[in-house]
Amino acid sequence: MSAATPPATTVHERILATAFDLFYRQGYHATGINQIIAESGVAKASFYDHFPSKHDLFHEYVREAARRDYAEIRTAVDKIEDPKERFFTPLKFLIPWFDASEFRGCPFQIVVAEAPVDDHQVRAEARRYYQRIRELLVDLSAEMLKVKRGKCPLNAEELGDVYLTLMMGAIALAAGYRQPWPVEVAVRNLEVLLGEG
Amino acid sequence: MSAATPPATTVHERILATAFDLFYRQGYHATGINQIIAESGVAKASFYDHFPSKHDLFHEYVREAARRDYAEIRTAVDKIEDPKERFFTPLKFLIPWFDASEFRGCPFQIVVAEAPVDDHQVRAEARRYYQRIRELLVDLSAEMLKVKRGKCPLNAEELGDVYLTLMMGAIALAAGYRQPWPVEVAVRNLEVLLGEG
DNA sequence: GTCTATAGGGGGATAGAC
DNA sequence: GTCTATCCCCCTATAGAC
Repeated sequence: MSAATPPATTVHERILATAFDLFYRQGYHATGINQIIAESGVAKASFYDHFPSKHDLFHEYVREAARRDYAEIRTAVDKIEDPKERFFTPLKFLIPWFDASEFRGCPFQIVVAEAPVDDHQVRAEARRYYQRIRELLVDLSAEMLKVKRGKCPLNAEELGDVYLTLMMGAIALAAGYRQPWPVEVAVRNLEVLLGEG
Repeated sequence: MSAATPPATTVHERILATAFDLFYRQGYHATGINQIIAESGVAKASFYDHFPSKHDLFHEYVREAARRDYAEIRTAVDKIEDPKERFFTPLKFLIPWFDASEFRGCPFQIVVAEAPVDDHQVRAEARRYYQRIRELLVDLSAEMLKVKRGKCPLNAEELGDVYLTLMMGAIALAAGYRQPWPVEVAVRNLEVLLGEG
């Protein structure tokens, strides 16, 4: 009977959801464990029952952020069929995201900026994150190059790398300027590379 | 006589130099005022004699970082005469910088990542920083387009914007991967845009 | 599971003696 | 200018009562 009426969200999930929001918006150091506890509506003892320390929660946040971010982009791409539209979806995706997050920027740029140099676990997770995005962009590039073959001097890997670099630059600049125009710059660059200039 | 033998560095300068190093390497929150005081070799009272608060010191760091960073790139560019070499100097400049800083990344990406959303002063300084770099890159782009006129579908402003986006993306990725290859990706992209692909 | 209390440490900042 | 002592607050984390 103990699990007869499971709550909509478990304690673990509620804490993680709150941490997800606060760590992203305020950063690791500026977010206290007390705030997480208060906003997730759990007791302090319950928190330490589920997470050995703040740092462990942070690592779980990092993994969750990587998973969720990738899934959102992937889902947005999978909804589209036209190769050209698919190709530009990850960049177009950034605009509403900026609006919703007040131009906070890429979670992993923030994590890398805050993480001490010796936190190899977090840095490894950041690399994995970038690597997954890169693979997606390389796949989309391969699709795109099939359609307009011969018109681009780059192969799929090279175009994917360029795409990743432009995308991360656009996010960093948009966060700095609090303006979305760097995304248009990236789009324009890719269009020129694809012979649509 | 009081200024007959001025010390090599004033108290103010020593504090700022230490803060410059620590705020960049460790970030704002992870750097305590006690560490700055200890490493700069001044007394706590002297510190608060020169800076009203940690936050004021941080703002001075931000201004100094913007000034110094720009000056270094500018100096490197001014040493070169050949337009093509000049054009790529800001990117080439990144490689030794990564080696010297253990891939710490762009100071203003770090500042923006850590600054609370309501610190308008810091955000404004970040925008000014990016803007100055952008102007330099637009100038270099104009020079470059004069040399190889007609071969690039972008004008100087557009090429400068692309350059800035690629540069910031390369820095963000290099910091994440702790590898310099994103710089080569940016170089390759620019070469293709300039018709050298 | 909840709540409160508190330990133990570090942070920023101030005051006083020299 | 230096040094040390100290205040006050918030942090992470633990313990105990319910």
